Amino acid sequence: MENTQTKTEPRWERRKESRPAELMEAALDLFAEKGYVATRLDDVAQRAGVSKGTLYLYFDSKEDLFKAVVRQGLVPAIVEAEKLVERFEGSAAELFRQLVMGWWKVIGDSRLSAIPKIMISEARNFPEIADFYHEEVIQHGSGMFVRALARGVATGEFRDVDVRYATRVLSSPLVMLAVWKHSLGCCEREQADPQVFLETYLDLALRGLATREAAR
Amino acid sequence: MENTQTKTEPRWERRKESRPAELMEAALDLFAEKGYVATRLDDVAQRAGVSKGTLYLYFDSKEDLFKAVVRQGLVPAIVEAEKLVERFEGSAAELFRQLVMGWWKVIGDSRLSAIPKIMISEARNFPEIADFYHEEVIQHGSGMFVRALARGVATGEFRDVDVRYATRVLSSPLVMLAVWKHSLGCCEREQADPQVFLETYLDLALRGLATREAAR
Amino acid sequence: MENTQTKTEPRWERRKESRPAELMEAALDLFAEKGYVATRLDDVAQRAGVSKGTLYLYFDSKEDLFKAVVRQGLVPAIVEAEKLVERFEGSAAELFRQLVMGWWKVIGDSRLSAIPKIMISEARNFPEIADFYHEEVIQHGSGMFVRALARGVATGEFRDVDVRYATRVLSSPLVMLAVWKHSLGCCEREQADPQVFLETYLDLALRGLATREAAR
Amino acid sequence: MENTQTKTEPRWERRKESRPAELMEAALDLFAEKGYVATRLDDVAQRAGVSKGTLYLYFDSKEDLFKAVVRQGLVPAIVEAEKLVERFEGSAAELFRQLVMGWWKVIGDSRLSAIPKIMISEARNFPEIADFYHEEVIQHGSGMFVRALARGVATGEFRDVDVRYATRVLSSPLVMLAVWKHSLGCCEREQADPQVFLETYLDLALRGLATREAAR
DNA sequence: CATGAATGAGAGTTCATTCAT
DNA sequence: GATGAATGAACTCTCATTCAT
Repeated sequence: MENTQTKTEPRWERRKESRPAELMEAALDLFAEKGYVATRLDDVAQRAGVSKGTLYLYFDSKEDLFKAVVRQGLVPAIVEAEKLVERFEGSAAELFRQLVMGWWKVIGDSRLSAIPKIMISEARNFPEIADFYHEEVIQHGSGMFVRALARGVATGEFRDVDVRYATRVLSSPLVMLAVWKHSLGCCEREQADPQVFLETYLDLALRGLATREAAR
Repeated sequence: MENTQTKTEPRWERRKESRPAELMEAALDLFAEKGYVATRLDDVAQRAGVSKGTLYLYFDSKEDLFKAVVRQGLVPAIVEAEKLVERFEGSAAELFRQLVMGWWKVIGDSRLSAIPKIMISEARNFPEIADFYHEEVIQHGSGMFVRALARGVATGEFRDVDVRYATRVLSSPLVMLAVWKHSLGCCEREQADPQVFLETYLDLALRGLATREAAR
Repeated sequence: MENTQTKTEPRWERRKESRPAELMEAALDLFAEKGYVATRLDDVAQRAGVSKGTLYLYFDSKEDLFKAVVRQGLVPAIVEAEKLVERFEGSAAELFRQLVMGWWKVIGDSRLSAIPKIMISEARNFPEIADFYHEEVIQHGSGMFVRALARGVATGEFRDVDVRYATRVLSSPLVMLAVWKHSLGCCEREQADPQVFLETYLDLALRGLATREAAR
Repeated sequence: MENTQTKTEPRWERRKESRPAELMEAALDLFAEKGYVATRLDDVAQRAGVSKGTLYLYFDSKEDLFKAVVRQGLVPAIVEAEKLVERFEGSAAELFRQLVMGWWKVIGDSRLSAIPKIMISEARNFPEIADFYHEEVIQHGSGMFVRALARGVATGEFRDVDVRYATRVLSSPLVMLAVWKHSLGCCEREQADPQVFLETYLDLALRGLATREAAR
């Protein structure tokens, strides 16, 4: 009703009518906190400020909602990231650092960080979504990592490691940093400081990767 | 149909001693695969080869079963590990390697590897168990890590890193290796080889930690 | 089968207002007949013409339903009765007779008569409700009896009996008349005529209470 | 095993082997307290000091146990009472008083008082037992009452009341006294004194019955 | 005889989904 | 479009009953 003449507004701006996005946000929070099965659609609807029936106007089923949350959560961020990597001109170490810090800013430090936790918890129950996630998120994400490492190896900055396995190893602390926040991190007395974690990580990773000559 | 002529097919057996362990194993598998809420006690019982009612002879409730699985899963392994660390005499790097490989053999490569995945998925729903897990498993586990790193720093093998944060960073790939196996790892075309993963990890970690002098 | 050509047979109706009362009536009947534990919520729902789930829209649990049935059953009648007693002006014998006959009309002869039977059967299992019933129903009910008798003693119509114990004795036949109807009375060949019972009761009670002078 | 040579012991004396009686006593207590459905055979067996399986050596089913409890509870007492009434020689008032006080001593003041409460609660669920109870207990019991009243009417001690209805009315306080003890009586602050109750009852009943001449 | 581990039907409760309003 | 009352399948948990020991 309101804003009927402003259909030219950018899509990413949340208008009053954009129920789906609000529902997906609510669902993201609850899926992350309780897991898929324990999340009640009643609660999702309530958190989004609508009735349960309304939810079904936008999503066919609970599973459909879940898929939408995962699907639309990280893919845009990944796409953006890939563009940046593509264009980057600088040392491999600098690219690595940028990737890590960019990831933290856009995903790790936002509510999107819940998605990896959700996927890890629910992958076995939703193989189809897991496949999708694997192809659209993990492969693209680790692809960037792989290319960054390969560039370093090519330039002689990094040792000649197996970049696929190095990617698996080196992406783990990042994923864990995000996942932890939404699970066991809650019950820690002294919460870790992400900045210190990331600096420690970069220090260890870059030293671990560096050729002797490259070591400062 | 089969064995119709033999009366040696009792409807059930009396196995008071072994039942709890059998039930806990079945539950461990299912909790890891489906998560706590999506696991049906019917299925746990069936997998253990008993009826649903039998489960309640040994566990008060589903939650009680869950607690037992977590509680009795890793604690014994942790205790053993701490003894070994205590007695170890050798270089910090060697201790580190032993810790990692020992962890892999006893936990990572066994069904116990499911427990970290379960805890990460369910921590928010079971704060009490999360607390227990944090104190009995995580603190002890990272404690060993911390001491191994501190020893290396003290001897000059390792750089003077913040051992607490280094532990967080360096334990992540190990946890991820275990967790991955029970979630998204299932849908990967080419499964990672754990041995290669661990070697890559050790290589990166030890180089990342090493002082310049210690670098070979 | 029937009405196949009319679309006017909705699977359910929307009757938020009247549901609770309908459910409580159904529950009253079944609790009285079978007792609390043996009453299945399926049956309550079916008797009220709704599904089992609907019941939970209005009552939190079986116990909650039970409490509601007892709570809202007699209290309004008691309140009404107390007003009448308050205003009554006439002989004590007449008040007594009015109380008895009023009780019969409003409670004894209606479905509310089931509540005393339910309470007698379930008091031990629901101490909380028993306390409530005792305070809200029994104390008020016997309070009226006590005042009626005390008035008679004061005016010299009745002998100087211990009004508390006389109340216990004299209320028993009334309670039994109600209780009987819902239990053993069902299997009697010749059911007692309540009117004759009540006349006999009033005759015996009033003669038992009367002073010699008051005796006609 | 022990006492094998003393098979001439009177049957009513509880020997170590007389499991059934012990089980029935335990069941009587629990049925009275919780009702039939809420009583678990586990608890009955435990209270009798045997295992659950043992119970099934003596009773075919829960219902069978229930029947046995009711059947063998009051019938012997009734039979005894009828003999006494038969032989009694004295005034009707005195017979009435003896009946009431005898009933109190043998039934009202013993654990047998639980049976009326049980029957009132469960009559509708066990019509067969209710029939039995009606014929064997109620008819015989009220028969004695009727005869006592009729004798008083015949001798002119009592007014010419309808003895059947008078029996219904006058037996109610006695039944209620027993039933109350096992239900709502539990939550009364000031428990009634049975002796005072019975004296009040006898006073009211005998005055209510008395002819003017007979009144002292 | 006695035991108690094992069974499985059945009850209370939850919640994704539907649909009259 | 939006609502929320109503549904019913599915799950946890109980307990009378059975039967190997």
